[in-house]
Order: sequence, then C-alpha cells, then structure tokens
Amino acid sequence: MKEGPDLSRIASLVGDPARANMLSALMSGAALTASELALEGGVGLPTASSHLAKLSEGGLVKVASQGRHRYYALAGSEVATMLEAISGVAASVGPKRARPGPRDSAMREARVCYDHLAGDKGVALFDHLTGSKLIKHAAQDAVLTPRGRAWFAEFGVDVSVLERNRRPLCRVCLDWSVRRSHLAGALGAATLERMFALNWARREADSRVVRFTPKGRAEFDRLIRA
Amino acid sequence: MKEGPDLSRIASLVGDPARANMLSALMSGAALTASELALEGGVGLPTASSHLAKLSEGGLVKVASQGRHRYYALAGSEVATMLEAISGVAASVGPKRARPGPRDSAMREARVCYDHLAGDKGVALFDHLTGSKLIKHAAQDAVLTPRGRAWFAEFGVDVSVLERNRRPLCRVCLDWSVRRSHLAGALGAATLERMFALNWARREADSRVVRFTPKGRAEFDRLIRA
DNA sequence: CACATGCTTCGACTATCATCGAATGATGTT
DNA sequence: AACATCATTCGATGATAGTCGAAGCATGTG
Repeated sequence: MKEGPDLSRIASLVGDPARANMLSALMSGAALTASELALEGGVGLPTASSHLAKLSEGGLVKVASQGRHRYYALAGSEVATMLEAISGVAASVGPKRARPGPRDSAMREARVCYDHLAGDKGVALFDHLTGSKLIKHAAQDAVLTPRGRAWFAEFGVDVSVLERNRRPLCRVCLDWSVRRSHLAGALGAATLERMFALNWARREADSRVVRFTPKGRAEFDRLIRA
Repeated sequence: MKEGPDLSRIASLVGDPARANMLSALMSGAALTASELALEGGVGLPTASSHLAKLSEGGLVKVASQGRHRYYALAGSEVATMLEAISGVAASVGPKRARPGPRDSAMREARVCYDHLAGDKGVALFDHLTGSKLIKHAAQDAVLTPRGRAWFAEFGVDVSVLERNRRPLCRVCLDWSVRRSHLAGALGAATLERMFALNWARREADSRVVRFTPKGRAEFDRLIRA
C-alpha cells in the first residue's frame, strides 16, 4: 500500500508542532543547538533530541558537532523552500485567526525567542537600532557601531563583558508574527535581561509571553524614540 | 506554546499516508469522487470520508456535490505548489529506496489505478497509443482517432458501448512511479478488464498490484510493438 | 414507492508516537 | 582527576488519531 515519492514521510516530520517550531526557528538560517531548539519547540531536552534525530534521519536537518554542542541547521535550500510553501498555504487557507485570543496577541506584541526579545517590541527596537545607525545589519549578522556601544552602555549593558564570551554578540532573527528582523545573540539576550532587571517587563509563567508593565512600556517608547 | 502560521497543522494533514496518496492523485488536476480516492488512498470508504472531511476542513481540497457524487479537487494552485515542493524534498533527500521490496517493484511495473492500468505497463501502452496516433492527447483529455477505434475493436473492446455510458471515454492520469501519463477513463477501465478476461494478468489479493502471466507479458509486448 | 448507490456518521478498537524522568555518554573546565 | 554542561538513550505512560463494521442520509433509478 506504500506509494511513490514518500510525501507523507516528509510531511509527517513537519506535522508535529514541536518539530515544526524547531524548523521555523531554523528558517532564520542560523544553526542552533539542541537546547535552543528544545526551547523553540516548547518541549524538554530528551523529547527535542528524539525529534532532532528523526529530522536528521529524514534528511531535513544536518548536524555539526562542535565541542560539546551540536549545531543543527536546515539540510538545504530545498527544505527551506518547502517550509515556505507550507507556510504560504497555512497563512492563506488557514486564517483560522478568527479569534486571535489574548495569549496570541500578547505573543505578537512581545515574546521570548530563546533568550531575546521578539514580536512587535523586538522589531521596533531593532528598527531603531538600525535607523539610528547604532548597529549595521548585514545578512545573517550585524555589527555594533561605536555609537551603538555607547548607547548600550547608557542603557546599562556592558558590551565589553559580552565580547569576552564565545557567543556571537549580534545575531539577527526573523519571526513569524511580523515579517521582520529582531536582535538576537549575546547582545539581544543581555538587552532583554536588562529590561527584566529594570522591571520594565516580566516573563509570564509557562509561556513565551513577555508582559510589559505600564512604566516599562513608557520607558521603552522613550528609549526607541530618542 | 502555539506558534505562528500553523505549519504543523497543514503538514500533518499531508503527513498521513492515505491522505498523501489522495492528494497525489488529485495532483493530476482531475476532480475525483470519494470512492476513487478511497482506492487511491488504500483505505476503506468510511476512513476516506473522514480524511476528506479533514482535508476539506483544513482548506486543502474543495468539494463539489453533483448528483449523488461528491467530487473532490485541490483547493488551489498554492496547494499544488506546496505538494510539489514536498515531493521535491522527498525525492531528493529520501531516496530511501535502499530496499524497494518485491511488492514495491511489482507496483512499479503494473498496478491498478482505480480501475485502469498504471505503472510501467500502463505508460508503455499509452506511449504506443499516442506514438501510433491511435489517440490524440491534449491536456487533461484525449480523443480516440478512427484508427484507434479500429485498433481497440480488434483488441476486443467495443468502444461504441462505452460511449453510451455517461463516463468520459478517455482520460489521462499521471502516476508517481514514472513521471508519465497513462490511459484512464472508461476506455482505460475496459482495456484492463479485457486483459483480465484474456488471462493476461490478474489482480493480486488485497493489493493494487497487477501480476502478468508469462503468456500475458508476451502478448502485451506484441500488442504495443505492432 | 421501493430499491440501489454513493457517501457520511457513530462507536469501538488499536497502534503509534509524543512526552518526560532518570540514567548514561561525551566534552570541556577547574 | 573531579566536576559541570550539553546531549542522547532507555523505560514507562498517556493521548491522539487512524482504522473499520454497522447504521444512517441523501440522491438517483426502476
């Protein structure tokens, strides 16, 4: 009863929510670790590992061991094209967003993407950073300008400390709710952390939603308007 | 934990083998009935109905009631594009045909596609029909030439009887094993039936495989070589 | 009106698979 | 060498979803 080019084999790999989220995260082109993908998928580490084994076995992702990390990435552009095509159908035939729901709109406004800020707020911040020439955006990466370094220092993020870390300072991430980029990497993480420390926002329990306080919202607006 | 454009929702629809086979069958562009799709999917009628309800609900297929038949077709070109993209990945990353298995190779050689002959044998027949100008192939349909009518009469198929039926005489169907067309419609069905009657082949139990007898194989070769 | 055909719904069963806790392996750090 | 971190494997559990038989609808035919 088996049929030709195994459509269902590939589609069922994408058909699991956790795996679909992982693949979406990899659509940015970046290579992510198993732990990062576990968070993206909203599952535990063992589960994620199992999923990644299946994706790898199925030829959708490739893995590169590097130290004690294992970096996963999409296997090729064909896979990315396929995911885009599926997204297209999902968006067109599945408005399904009849009643977005409170949780959903909150996710669109601000959410955690691994450890940095995504959603409208994340994109707004990124736009300001590029618009004011505080960072220079090039392809998958971005570099901090001298003025940007000062700007972050004033905000309370010590860039020089971050640079001692192995983790890339600036990364760019694409999210689904807006078709735009936001800041990732060590700097993105530190920025979100700083916002939490300043009590501008806090993370909702058991969710990726970031909920801003009224004060935080005002301060944030002032920050990116300056 | 829900994510953006619901990738997994769409992909899981395609992720079931029965549904994937149904969708593949619909890739020909033709509208098929629930019964036909049940055969394509290799499942019973109740199961197929359930699947079709899901596909319809999910926006992948549209349905048109016409008398006591319900004709299912792909919802749009976007869906077809997506299926092609998935097929592309399936074909490229999933040769997976390491050990095709006996059943599989038999399926490739000759199988029933609803009620007509598909696989290598079906394609070979179709090639002969077009090559010898016995039928003229145009898009989704085909028309029988006068010489073709005589050819089928000699083979033992009375075309004029078939024409009294409501069912289209000539249809063209695309199959997965070869990327080519074979003959469907009332004429395709009658041809296969005639081959069974001549004892050239018989249908394997609980399968779509058509197994040719040695004599049948020789006769068939002679038929399409003449 | 009875009957046949095509399809859907219902109910029950089953198998597959996603999930996580705990343990193990692998690599880098102190 | 001891420890910490990242990741995988194993084992057990639970839920989802595919499957079909039987019955119910709907539509066409004698």
